[in-house]
Amino acid sequence: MTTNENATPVNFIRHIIDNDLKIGKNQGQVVTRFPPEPNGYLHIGHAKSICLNFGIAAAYNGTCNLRFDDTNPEKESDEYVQAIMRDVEWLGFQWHELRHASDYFEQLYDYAVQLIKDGKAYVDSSTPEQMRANRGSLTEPGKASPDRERSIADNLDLFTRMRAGEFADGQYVLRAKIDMASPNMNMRDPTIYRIRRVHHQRTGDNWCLYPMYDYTHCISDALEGITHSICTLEFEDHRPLYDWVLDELQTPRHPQQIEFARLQLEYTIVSKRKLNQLVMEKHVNGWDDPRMPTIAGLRRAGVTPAAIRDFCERIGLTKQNSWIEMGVLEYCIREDLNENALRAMAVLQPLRVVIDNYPDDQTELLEVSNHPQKPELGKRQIPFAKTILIEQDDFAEVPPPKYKRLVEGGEVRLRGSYVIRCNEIIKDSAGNIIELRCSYDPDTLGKNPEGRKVKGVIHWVSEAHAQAAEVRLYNRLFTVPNPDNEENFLTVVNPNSLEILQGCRVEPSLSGAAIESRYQFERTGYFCVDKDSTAELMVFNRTVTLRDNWVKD
RNA sequence: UGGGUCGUCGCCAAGCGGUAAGGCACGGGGUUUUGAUCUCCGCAUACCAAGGUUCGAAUCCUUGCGACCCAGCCA
Repeated sequence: MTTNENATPVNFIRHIIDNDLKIGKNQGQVVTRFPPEPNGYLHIGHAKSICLNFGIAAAYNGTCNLRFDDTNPEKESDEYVQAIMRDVEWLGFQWHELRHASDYFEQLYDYAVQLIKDGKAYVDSSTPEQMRANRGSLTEPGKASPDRERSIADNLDLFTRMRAGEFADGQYVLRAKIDMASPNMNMRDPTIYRIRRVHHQRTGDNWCLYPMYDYTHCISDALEGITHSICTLEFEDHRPLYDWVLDELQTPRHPQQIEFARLQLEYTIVSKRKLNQLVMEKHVNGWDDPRMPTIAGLRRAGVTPAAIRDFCERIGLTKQNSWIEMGVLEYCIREDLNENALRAMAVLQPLRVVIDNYPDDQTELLEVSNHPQKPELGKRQIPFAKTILIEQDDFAEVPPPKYKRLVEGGEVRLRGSYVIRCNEIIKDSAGNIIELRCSYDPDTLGKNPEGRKVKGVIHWVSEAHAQAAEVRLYNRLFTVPNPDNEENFLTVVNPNSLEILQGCRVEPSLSGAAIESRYQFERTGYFCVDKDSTAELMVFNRTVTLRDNWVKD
């Protein structure tokens, strides 16, 4: 059944929520949250979660919080907090409330005390090695720590002193007392507090013990009144713990954790460690390098928020591990840009063309449309003169089969301008083609020549009027679909992932275009003005090529 | 060999007992002053496999097979 009521497609989470609403669960409320850890930049995989959580909230008239899971100060920083907020907003979402798990440290501590008083948690002096040894294995039950039966009074005393800073880092931990024989490893008395004298980006040095994720996340959700706590598949095994904590604590709310399969995109990696390595070892130029799968990288490449949102919708939402082909993302980018990017002409690898029968000092301003299908986007004027530049690829001394561009003795249409004929090829002493001598047909401006058909159309710029530019062509960062499968992912970094073209010339209307503005360079692709641009030298990043159905033999 | 989860077209993905949606990719036709866009057509007798229940099964049952996740004082 299809309905047009909701813009977002059906999926299993919406089925769950629809049913919850039907049976009156959560008083009809839908409250979600996007809970990143501020220990790195957001990437395309996060975008899926962001679109999901904010999208669900919007679709059900609910709300979505942005909550930083900042329980491990060793890896987290305010720089990441700022970057994450910037990226979420750029993607087009507004959070209902901005929260931090650290906002709840005091309550979390109180809840821990309650757990101890209920005999559901104990202070353990086991070392990490002992704990590992006593945890058992996937097929063998674990063994109880000698501290497991410590008295409640002693646990309370020790925990209080842990907070007071009486013990060294790692000397004690607080553990939930659940079941050392559970087939679910997460239930074998998981650590819920550890002593760590690390400065926290928000709470400073107020704390020397920090709560663990499993303990913190569920309580944070409950405190915020989250109704549907959506996370990725690897947390499925943690759900019993999530529920255990909230059940034992009798929290006023008990959110439902729902897991979905995280995004896996061919030819990309999203491991924070590996992404960081690419940046640190200079395989890319920073976190916002257009080859990076980060939101910042996609943005700098010229990808639009709308394209990313569309992508996240198209790929679906299930519990199946799957790999999305790059083509899907590229399709979404092209679809949005085709609709919204203004057209322009840019010659990436120039070849001079002199039009012998065109007046020496004449310049004509030709009016061309900014978008072939959308006249409302207006027109602009482009100077045409005796000497122009065309793409080297658009001329062939020995044309391949079905070639429909310029050849010696042949004609071609200059986009938005006249039809020209190539009369002579000029070469340098090394035999390189350096110039074409052509003639134009004055009677072909805005109309087809009579008695003959010109099948090719090529783009051009006036040499004297063109704006100088550097164009950066980006290709996929890896040479294999799944770099994570490699023993060393660095061995499959694409050595040709970036091609820098110097000496490009773009039409003068592009001079001074704003950073991040996007254009379709006709016949070559979509490009975005890079922040490295200067008044003299503009810099463009290629977002994606145009589709090319021309099958060269 | 413990527990959790998942198997529908090359890649995603609907489907929830009534006889296989849709998208991407791919192939072909048309339009076009972008080899773009747009448009039309084609693209799973078949749903991991094998049994079974049923008038009827991708959907229910059984047994296999395959894949992914879990033994951090990470999230």
